[in-house]
Amino acid sequence: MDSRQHILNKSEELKEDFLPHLSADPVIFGFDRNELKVLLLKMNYRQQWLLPGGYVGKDEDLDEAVIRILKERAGITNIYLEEFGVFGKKNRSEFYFEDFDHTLFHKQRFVTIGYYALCNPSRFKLIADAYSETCEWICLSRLPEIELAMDHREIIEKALLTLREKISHKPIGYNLLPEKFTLPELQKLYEVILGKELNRGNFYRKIMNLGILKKLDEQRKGGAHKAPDLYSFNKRKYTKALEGGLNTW
Amino acid sequence: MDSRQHILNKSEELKEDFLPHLSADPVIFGFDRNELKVLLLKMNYRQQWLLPGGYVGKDEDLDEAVIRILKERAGITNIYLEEFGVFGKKNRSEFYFEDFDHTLFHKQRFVTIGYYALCNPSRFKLIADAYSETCEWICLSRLPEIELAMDHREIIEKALLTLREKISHKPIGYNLLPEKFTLPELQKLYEVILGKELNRGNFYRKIMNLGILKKLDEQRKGGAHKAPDLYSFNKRKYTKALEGGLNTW
DNA sequence: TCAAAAGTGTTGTGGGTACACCCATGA
DNA sequence: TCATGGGTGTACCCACAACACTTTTGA
Repeated sequence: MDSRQHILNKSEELKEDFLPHLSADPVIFGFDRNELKVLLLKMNYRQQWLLPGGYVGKDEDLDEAVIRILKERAGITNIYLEEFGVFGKKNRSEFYFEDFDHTLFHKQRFVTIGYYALCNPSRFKLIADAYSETCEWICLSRLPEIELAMDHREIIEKALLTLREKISHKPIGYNLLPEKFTLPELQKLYEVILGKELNRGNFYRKIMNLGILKKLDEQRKGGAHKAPDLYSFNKRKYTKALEGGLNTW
Repeated sequence: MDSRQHILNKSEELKEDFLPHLSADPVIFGFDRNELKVLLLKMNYRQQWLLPGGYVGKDEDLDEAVIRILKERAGITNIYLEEFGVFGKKNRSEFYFEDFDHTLFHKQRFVTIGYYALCNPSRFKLIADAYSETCEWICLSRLPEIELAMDHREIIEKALLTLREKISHKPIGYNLLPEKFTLPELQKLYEVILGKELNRGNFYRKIMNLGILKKLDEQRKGGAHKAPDLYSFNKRKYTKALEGGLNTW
């Protein structure tokens, strides 16, 4: 079955079960090998990249919908999502399905709700859904060369801005890093999100003063040079720090 | 024509022109006589208070819709609105129109987009629409005693939180105060939004250092005691300060 | 003459930045 | 032995909080 036919078949089914005109688009950030990445799908139809978005069930809370969508379209589960913006221009998606007629569910006008989340890519084996040829972590640095559908580039940019705002006021890293990590890794994460370098000594002191790290009795062996110490987050204190203050990095 | 009949008559018309399942609710804050107020309507039907919300036209940007809604329902124009949250629980409005049948437009499930704005109440003569008995500025302090429809209390609370966040990082007052105002008035505004008292001397210095005020060659005559100096905002510098930094009040 | 408004001084604190030094250690 | 990582010291700056004092002036 070709991709066009698959979309057509789905259309009637979607009309049954989902609210018209309303969609949700999750922007999932991952951090791996010192790079910040976004989770994107490549649709069979049109061969463009897009966010793993979807529709809202007629009998489903909006927040539930995003969680379900992410599971169906990418195999990602158990992740904390936060709404960051609404995209409601009347023509934001009008050209995408232009070679279908207007009875197609997908072709309606959609107002979409943007959600963002952070996660550690290695936690998941990505599974693309039937619409998509592939589902991948794309480096932010590669985004400019990629063809993105509709206004999804704009959505990602706004999500990134929100992430920067957030990191300036609350600690980040719990969801983005593996269970055990080194201080240089954590610092790199902050640098990548903020887009600037930080002073090592000051970073060390600040993160230590937050008291959210637990030093482990192990080192990361194998690299050249001295083996760096491994840390993990102290969940309780981390959560407390989230409620509290604002920093300026 | 009674209020019930008016709603029934409107219903078919609404189905023609507006997107189903999607609404917008503006939370408009005003500041007057040292109190922070919210703009609310009292619906004829049910005699409960609610936000001056409305629906999104099939051929209208979401942002345009809120502006139109506010004009139609309260007579408020020329105001800067910002999205602050989405309310999408499946049962958030299910009981409100319970004595109508399910074909009523208003009775569908709605996901609503919250917008907030600041304005100076004296700028407008409020005009309630045909649904509403009255349209008024309600003091925040009076909210607890008032019966609010659906989840509108929750929406207002989230808007207020957003306003507090905002004032902590950017100057506020341009839209909330009259053209000319005194320093004590401005300070009171900050205190009311933040819910705590500020030191006068420090406030004076901080606001002066921001350089966003223009001292006028007049005083506010008439009160008891010394006549306070009048100020107005320096629009250019105010705008610049909005782009820039974060404070902590 | 009193109370509010305006303006200024002072002092301590805490955080952030910048830089510089120490030691440890794996290949 | 050298590059990296871990850890600490210090000096400067700035913003802010707290408090206090002065002067002006309208009713």
